[in-house]
Amino acid sequence: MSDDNSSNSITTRRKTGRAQMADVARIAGVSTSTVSRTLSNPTSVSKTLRAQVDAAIEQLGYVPNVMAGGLATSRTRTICVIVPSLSNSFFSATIEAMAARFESEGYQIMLGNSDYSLEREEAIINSFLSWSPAAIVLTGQSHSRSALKRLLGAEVPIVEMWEMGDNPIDTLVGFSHRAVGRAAAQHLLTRGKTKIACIGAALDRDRRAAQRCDGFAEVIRETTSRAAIIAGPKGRANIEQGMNALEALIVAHPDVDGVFFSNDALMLGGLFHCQRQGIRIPQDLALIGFGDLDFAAHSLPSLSTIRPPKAEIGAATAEHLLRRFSNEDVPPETIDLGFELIARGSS
Amino acid sequence: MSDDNSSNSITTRRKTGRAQMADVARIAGVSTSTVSRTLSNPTSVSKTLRAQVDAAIEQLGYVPNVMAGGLATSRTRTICVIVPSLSNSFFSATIEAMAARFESEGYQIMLGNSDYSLEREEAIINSFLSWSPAAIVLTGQSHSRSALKRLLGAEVPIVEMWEMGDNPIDTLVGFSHRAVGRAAAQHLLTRGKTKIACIGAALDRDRRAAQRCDGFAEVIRETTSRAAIIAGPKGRANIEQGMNALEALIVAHPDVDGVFFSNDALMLGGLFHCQRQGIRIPQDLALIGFGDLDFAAHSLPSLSTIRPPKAEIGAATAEHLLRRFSNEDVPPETIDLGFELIARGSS
DNA sequence: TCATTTTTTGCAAGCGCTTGCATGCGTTAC
DNA sequence: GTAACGCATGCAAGCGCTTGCAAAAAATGA
Repeated sequence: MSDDNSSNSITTRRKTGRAQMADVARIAGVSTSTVSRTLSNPTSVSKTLRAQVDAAIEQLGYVPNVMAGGLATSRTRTICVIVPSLSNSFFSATIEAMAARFESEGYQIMLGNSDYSLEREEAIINSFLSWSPAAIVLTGQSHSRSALKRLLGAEVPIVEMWEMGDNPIDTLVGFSHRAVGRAAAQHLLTRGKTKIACIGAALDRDRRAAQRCDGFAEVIRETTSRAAIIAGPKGRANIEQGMNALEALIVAHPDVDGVFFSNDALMLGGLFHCQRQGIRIPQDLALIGFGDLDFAAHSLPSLSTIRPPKAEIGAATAEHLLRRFSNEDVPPETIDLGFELIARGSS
Repeated sequence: MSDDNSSNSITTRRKTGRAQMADVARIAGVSTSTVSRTLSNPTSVSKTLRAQVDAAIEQLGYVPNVMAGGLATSRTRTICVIVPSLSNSFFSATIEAMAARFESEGYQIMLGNSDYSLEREEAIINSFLSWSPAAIVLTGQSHSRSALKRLLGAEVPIVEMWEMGDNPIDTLVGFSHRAVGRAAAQHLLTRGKTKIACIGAALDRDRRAAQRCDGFAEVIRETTSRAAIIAGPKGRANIEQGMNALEALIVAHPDVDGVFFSNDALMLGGLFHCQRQGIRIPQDLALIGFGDLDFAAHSLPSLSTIRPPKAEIGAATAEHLLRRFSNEDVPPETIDLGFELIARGSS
């Protein structure tokens, strides 16, 4: 009855009360290596033993200790994701889609919030690396020098998402924000609007919003050979900013007849401002935004916007990484998911 | 020159290219135990050595391997958080506040998304436990039987947030949704509205929304001794649902003169419906919601609502846990953060 | 000055898994 | 019948850190 299985006796160091692999092994009457193999590569174990092991696992409610496994293999089923903001529904939709796909495959998401700062991003990357993640997912293509160095040194798949530019670190999943801005400008021009402007927010911090405004300005330059009117208030892209920015814009340029907002929240602020001032949409002023947030389809008038592939980015990222995990020689990819201009009542 | 320090020679098992504690120790001319102590409890190491160690760490850019540390101690600086939805801005605000506080103290957040399902929650809890988290943060007070058992078995601080009821597992941070519903009903009554109704969504899945509606119904019962009109469409609490639900409500009860929406998004849908139908707010119909989402303050008319302590919940949770981590005998707490009724133009 | 107490430090044994290598056994080929 | 080969299994050596214990060093007291 008494065996000398030390892992079974109470030692001072034994910390977790949970069942461990050795317990499973004992009950199944096999060695821990067999249990380990049953878990990681079932076909390498004979049917008989596999059944015994599965039964023992079931009986004990055994859950492997991630730390021990991670230490032994230097890799875990953790995906580290860094976004610039969580309260921005763009990224939460992406994360939600990504998490849904990953969780069903047994991967966990570890989340970091860079708050639109490259230094914060670097710090987060550093601490993430010590988790031996299966992959690292970043938002955007700009990173600090030393973050880049660390990233390149770590032999981990890396996905940059929500952008579409040159020289990705590894894999890139997103769309061109410049093209979004161009499309918005062209749309307003097609609608016969000629004095059009662009309103963005925090353009110094939100590189992608800035790219959208750049694209917009490009078209203006090409078609009118004049500089575009770009308003870029400092604060966050929210409704209040949109109201104030539009008000200021109209004061400065009373003849403006079309506005591209770099974000739907700003546009909603613009809509509220127009409602208050009795500005008719789209006759007096056409509006188009970016994001296709929930309200855009239902407001009065409904709001034209450009829909980014929020969830699709998450899904494609997960899909790519899963393929990569299961097959060594999947190469890095650059996936342009495009966007969709949705013309509605406001333009 | 040649030493037999095996951790320095290339072994077949050596997996990570990163500097490890032994490297730091060698450069600082101390043992790994000293390095470990400098990291976890600096005052227990003499000033001289501490300086040497710090210099070596700096020089190598050493970042400890979380797996190894976690395996040795059975605890990590990971906070596992489970929310029912990420795209719901309530929870993202909470998480953002929590993450901000935790990250500055070197804790990471691991995120799970239960999608309002107790089974999903249970599965996530199971896999989280194998990470030896420093704490587990759950949304709400209802959990599956076996999840509860696991939770109680794990000797880990647990916070349930966003609710305020009896028998918390450990610590509870939130507010009473029933009281929210009561406040909303009373507010509408005070405004002279007598035929008031409540619109919620997915009440079968979203227990907290159901509690708000219950509170509302309670007041109706107490004051009119009639049953309350509660509309509870199946789908998610979004704008479209709000539009449709209000439309249906008015068809069924043409004399309704006040509505409490269990969520501001629903209310915005209601507002859009009224705008389309020319229903005057608040004269014909008073509106009040829950959430104080961004648009409520700025729409036309501005929307009355009840502001939940979104960010405060995250901050208080982090604060409580940090106190607990640094001091063994901090007892579980029940923190009621209350809410604020914000009367605006719509009521 | 020497004995005693109090700090600092290092040694080495884990933490719970994975995996290269060796072993044992059933097959197939000769 | 024996040799050669596969395949399934077990053994045991790590993975990189923490920490109890003991030794060494420093501080204190007599």
